[in-house]
Amino acid sequence: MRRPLSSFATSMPATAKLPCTVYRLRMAARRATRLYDRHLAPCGLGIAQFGLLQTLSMTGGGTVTSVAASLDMDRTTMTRNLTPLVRAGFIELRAGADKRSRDVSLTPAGKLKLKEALPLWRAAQTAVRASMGTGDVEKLHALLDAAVQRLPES
Amino acid sequence: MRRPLSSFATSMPATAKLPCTVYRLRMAARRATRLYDRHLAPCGLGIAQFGLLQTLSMTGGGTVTSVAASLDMDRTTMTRNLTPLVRAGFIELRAGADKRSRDVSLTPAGKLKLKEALPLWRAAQTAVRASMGTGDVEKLHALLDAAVQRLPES
DNA sequence: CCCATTATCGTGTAGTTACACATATGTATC
DNA sequence: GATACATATGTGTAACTACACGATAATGGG
Repeated sequence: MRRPLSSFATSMPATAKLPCTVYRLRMAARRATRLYDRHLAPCGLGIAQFGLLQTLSMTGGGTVTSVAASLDMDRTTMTRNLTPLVRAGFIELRAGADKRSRDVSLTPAGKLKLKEALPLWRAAQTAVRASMGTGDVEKLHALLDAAVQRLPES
Repeated sequence: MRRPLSSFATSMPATAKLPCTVYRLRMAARRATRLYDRHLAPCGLGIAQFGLLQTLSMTGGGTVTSVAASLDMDRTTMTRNLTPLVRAGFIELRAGADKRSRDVSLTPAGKLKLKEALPLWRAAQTAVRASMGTGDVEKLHALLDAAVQRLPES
């Protein structure tokens, strides 16, 4: 870059001024999402889709509401996120014992796609550790876990 | 909550198992966004909109690309985020000296709305500090700043 | 058993995010 | 000055996010 896009971008980053937590969380999430998405691009999944498949693989699935709760996500967001994965044949929705609920589970195609995506995800993980250092990554994880556990829902 | 939504949600949180940075960043960003959004609801702004108005207020504005860069956001995302704020009359787009570019700036109505939103935003800030503790909040900020600075763009 | 309450879910609406592509303007080379 | 390259922007598409609302099924008190 020969010429900076704007003077303050190099001389006075806005991040240094604002004490806003959500501002930083959202910016870092955008940056990390792009990084992981680009690593995952060859398998056709986004990081949100990969994370959902991985969650289902580890937990064995559950109802729409319970899976949403485990990801601290609105129930209706989960419904929308399931759509493209169901359409692609990676996730199956079956009526639960309770007729109100629907059980979410991985299909064989979904397990296969997850296996295909895992090396790409690991490469992204490695890139994160290489750029930030293992110690800082672990400190960051601990603080983010604390944030999710302690921040009130409203 | 009389009965947990799922057994693992209380006995074995998924967050404890996965070493995935983006998973935690996105989950914490969702949680914090809901918190700030609900605090800001009375003024009709979302936290992303508030953050954009605040950025423009501090920097005085700039071109679409330069503002997007300062928020580490895709340029086309900035275009989309401007739309509802321009429609509401809080932000103005004028042709720049360079006929290709468009200058983004706050309108008087935008400055007024920002002044109205500030106390609501401060209340959210206070809630974050009260639940996490000032020390952890500052450590988290430092690590998030480091992440944005050090994580490669791809 | 019936009715009120609670729980589970989907859809309408709207904003946030980014990639692929196209368009228009500015710059530099010949 | 014309042509090639670089820069600034918008739009189509698609996914992610969540609130308000409404439908359907289970539960509990009378």
